[in-house]
Amino acid sequence: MDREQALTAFSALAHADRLDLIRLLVRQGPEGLAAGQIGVALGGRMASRLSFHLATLEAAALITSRRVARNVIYSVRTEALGGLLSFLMRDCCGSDPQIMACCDRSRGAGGPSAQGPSVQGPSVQGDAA
Amino acid sequence: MDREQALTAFSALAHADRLDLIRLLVRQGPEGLAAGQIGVALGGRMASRLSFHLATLEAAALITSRRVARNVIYSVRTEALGGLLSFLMRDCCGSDPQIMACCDRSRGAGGPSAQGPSVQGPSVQGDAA
DNA sequence: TGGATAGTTCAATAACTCATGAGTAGTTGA
DNA sequence: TCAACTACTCATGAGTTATTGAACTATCCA
Repeated sequence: MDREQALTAFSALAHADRLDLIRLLVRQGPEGLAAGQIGVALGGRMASRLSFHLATLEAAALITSRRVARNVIYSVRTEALGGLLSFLMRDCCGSDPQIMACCDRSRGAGGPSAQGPSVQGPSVQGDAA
Repeated sequence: MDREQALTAFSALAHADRLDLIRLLVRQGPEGLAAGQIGVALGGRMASRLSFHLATLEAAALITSRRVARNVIYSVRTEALGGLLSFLMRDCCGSDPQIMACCDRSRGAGGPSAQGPSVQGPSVQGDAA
């Protein structure tokens, strides 16, 4: 990940709705979640607004989409998130030992947090799913 | 680091000038660098503009400042950067094994990059430094 | 006290981001 | 083909952020 990509990614993450989207999609894994399901999971935010934020995240290459019948399924691009983390560690923080120590302390301590909107499963509604 | 702080931090990092500032200040370590020196290192960006971006980073708690004689010395807050990294890993990415694997691959591979503006040392000009 | 140096604050303007609601496009089944 | 469903695109307006240059504050030294 280069600087421009990282800037776009940081910009994409700098919004509460989009951060919620990423957290939700990370939990869903590679199966992803349909746009409509995402809307339900995030508490019925207006569809066009959701679409706007999803498009922003996709433009930043943090998520990807595929059409399945009537639904558009969004899923997180793990390599992009990993790339952003490594950019932050290496290019931005210079692998500074103190910074690494700070973030190492949190590795494994807690695991996935249960905050934020929750969704049962990636079951996609619709006729042809 | 909570969600609000992380959002502010992402927002602060989502600008080329500010990313350059962070990278520069990380390299300088705890000694930090005077505002004027930062301006020189970053290629003579207008002082008020630099001051604006430094204030934004300080408001996001990513850097800190102290006055030394005529100079204002800025330095990075390593615990804030570490906290942001761990937020991204744990709260945002849910410590997802795939994402962790992506960023682990880059640990130690390369070390501090030599990109970006370079500065010799943290020597502060002025009379009383 | 006054000049020089270091840096910030302010006002004006430009540029960008976001929320909203209407309209549009793709897919499916009757 | 038509209606229903799912989701996106577009235009608009409000709000926020960034840039610039001038003015201002703080500090130091003669």
